Amino acid sequence: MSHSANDAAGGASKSFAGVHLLDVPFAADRMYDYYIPPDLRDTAVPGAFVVVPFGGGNRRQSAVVVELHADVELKKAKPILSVQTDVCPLNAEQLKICRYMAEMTLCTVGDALRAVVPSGAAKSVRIYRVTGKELPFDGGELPPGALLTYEYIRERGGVRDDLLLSRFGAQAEESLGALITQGFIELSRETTDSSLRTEKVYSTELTSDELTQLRAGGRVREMKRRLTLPSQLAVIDRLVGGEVSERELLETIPGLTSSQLNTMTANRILTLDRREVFRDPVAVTVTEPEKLTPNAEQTAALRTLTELTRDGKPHGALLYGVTGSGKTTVILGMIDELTRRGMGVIVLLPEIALTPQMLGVFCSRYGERVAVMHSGLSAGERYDAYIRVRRGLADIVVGTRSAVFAPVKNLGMIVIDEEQEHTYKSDMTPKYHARDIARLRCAENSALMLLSSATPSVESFKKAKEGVYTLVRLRERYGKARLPQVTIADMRLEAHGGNVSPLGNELAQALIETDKRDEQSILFLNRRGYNTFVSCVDCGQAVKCPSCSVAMTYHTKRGSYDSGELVCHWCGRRMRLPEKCPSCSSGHLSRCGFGTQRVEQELSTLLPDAKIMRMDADTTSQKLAYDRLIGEFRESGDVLLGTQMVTKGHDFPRVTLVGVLLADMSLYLDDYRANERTFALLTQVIGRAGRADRAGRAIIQTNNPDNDIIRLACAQDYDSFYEQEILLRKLLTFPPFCDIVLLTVSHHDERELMIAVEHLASLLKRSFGGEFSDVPQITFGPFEAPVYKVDDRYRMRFVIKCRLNRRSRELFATVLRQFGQGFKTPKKPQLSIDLNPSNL
DNA sequence: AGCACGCCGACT
DNA sequence: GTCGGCGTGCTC
Repeated sequence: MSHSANDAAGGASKSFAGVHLLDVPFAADRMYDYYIPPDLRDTAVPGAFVVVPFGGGNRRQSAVVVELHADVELKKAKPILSVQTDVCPLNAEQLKICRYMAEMTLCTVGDALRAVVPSGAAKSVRIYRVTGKELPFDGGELPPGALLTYEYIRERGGVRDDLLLSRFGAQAEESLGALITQGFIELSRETTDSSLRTEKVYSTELTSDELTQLRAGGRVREMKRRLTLPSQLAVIDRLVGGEVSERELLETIPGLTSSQLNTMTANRILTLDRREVFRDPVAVTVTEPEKLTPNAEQTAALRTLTELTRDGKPHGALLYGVTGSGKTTVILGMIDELTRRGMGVIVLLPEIALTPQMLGVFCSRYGERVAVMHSGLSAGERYDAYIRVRRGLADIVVGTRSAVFAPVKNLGMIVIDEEQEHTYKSDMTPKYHARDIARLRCAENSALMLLSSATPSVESFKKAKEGVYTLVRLRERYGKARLPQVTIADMRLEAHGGNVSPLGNELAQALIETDKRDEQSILFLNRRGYNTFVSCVDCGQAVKCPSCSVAMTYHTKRGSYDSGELVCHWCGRRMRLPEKCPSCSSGHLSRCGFGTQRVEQELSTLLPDAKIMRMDADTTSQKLAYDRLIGEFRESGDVLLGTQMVTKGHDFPRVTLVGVLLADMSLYLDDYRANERTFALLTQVIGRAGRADRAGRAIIQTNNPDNDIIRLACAQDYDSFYEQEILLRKLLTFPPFCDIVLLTVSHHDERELMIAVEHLASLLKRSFGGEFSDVPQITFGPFEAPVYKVDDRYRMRFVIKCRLNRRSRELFATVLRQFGQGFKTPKKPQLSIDLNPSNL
């Protein structure tokens, strides 16, 4: 066995490939070694997509080559069948990201791959092929119609499942089933490249001299007749300067029809080609980019950050500055600097901040060099953006979480704006955190990871304080922008005064006055209100779990609203609804939570002539609706009532009042990050009021006016908040002092679920007590998920506090594999493991 | 996930 | 004696 270019080149002959299959369950996702036939040695390189025989039946499976080996212990290596040369192979970095992600998030390499490359680039499809076994003339024991289906497949060699279904309808199912079981047809999964959209482009070899001849009524080349139509002459005039698309020709030249172009092409005056066309989702008018005029502080920040990009080593930095201190100016300055040096940049924004205005900032400044990537794109648009980046046509990527995978050439920096946002953690498989991917990529490329926030996550700020990240502070607010005057309204007084409206007197009064002055108001309501907690009307405290310091959740029992109990979603502790407040012994405990409709109704009574607009998750499902709402509010709205999304991104010059309906709500989330979230949310929403010259006002309604978090947020004092919070985290052992692992088992049958939970519990016990007894951990559970039944599936969970490292991940990987093997019933329970979940 | 292998009961 | 149920375990 010695042959091919490899040998000739003198290097060791690598005739085996380690591959990962694209469609295997977690338990079977290992590296498998295959023999590379000599004729595939040039193409079966790491990153290439191949088709391999797998399993006893040698099913054709798609796989990606991850390594080459000179020798393999097993002599039984099967050969690679083919290399999918039409699929764009992964580059070394993408491959590394896939393997890293598979290890770090406990997913298969195939799952990781589907996150890293857009589905258009490598899509898995089912393909039916003939096996070679001869079909008897009489058709054998096959259902009617199966012969037709067979012939259809045989003629084409292989047919995709969707095609067969559309061609033969439901009947295909039966036919295929019989054909497969009798061995005439086989099913395989393969990856295909989505066809690129192309457009017609015309060019001409005629010179301007020849054009002059034509204009004069002459003939050139092998033309049979003269060109008489002015539009045809105009076409040649355009094409002398280079190729132009058909669409553009038809649009710009009056009187031109496609048949004219056809004739000219037939006469060999024009040549027709196809060129890939890139669909650009955001049609942004490129205007003159605003000139950056950084102030002294921003200039210093730019200098510090630029230093970090000059030593050829990876760095992390935290750009920390209050709202309005010009973080964007610094970010743009860094992009200018790095792109000038020929480097590429990725800017990640939370979904909510990815508005046309924000995109406009980038597109108007950098034009064609920007690629936008977010979940709202169609598969085609996503793929186009990907290809533009991959080919180096775009070197600035702006997008949400998944944009962190953009294959930017010569990567110099990844920016994560609003770094603390939980949307950077994916909650679907693969459950990765964009920050982790960014860290890996920056390490690989010696690039700068720039986190930016007015209210950094506790984890990141800790790292910055410890010197892991370079801390860059912006303290000044630019212009005359000042903090609004903040009032904390004590809702307990309202309650005692008999006011049951979610709008307190002070806020109601302010709303009326603001409306009179023809200024605008924003009301913020945290939608997480449906998590019913129990709080004391007198002291404002919510009932918390004694061992977790997290609000306990009120669970109703079998439909009866009153006979419920309190449950801690962290340690599983249950208790009866106390009769007296645990902290002040008052007897006035009440369950909290009111809906948005209720508030809207109250508002319309309060301000009958005002234009009240509601904005929540439903309204933003379509991007356009969101923009329309924003635009409409800016133009003619009076009150904007909404969730998170009203807190970000937009400057409304006429907004002078911001109201927070119940600041406590997010404070008593059953999540250890409740404080952090509340602080960030309040800080942001307060920053919305009066950013222009006008004096702003913010009214924070709460049952808990003495609460530290609320007070610190009103004072915009992050540093004090951090000092307080980090102590609490340490005391109670929460991140960043440990990692959290969430295991969720689900089943549509409640009884089966309990069996599965038992099984998982014993697996965990066996692992922690035996093979993995060296892994320190505390396991809580099993207990019901906060929303026990979702989509007709019941869910139970375990929460484990531990330290994530290679060893502990190995433990969870083992548990995941073994759990899957423990069940062979068709309706298996599902186990999902989320390492450091973004929320509970 | 598929798929073969293999060990038991029901049938010719 | 043989067919076929599905429990068990492997897949380069």
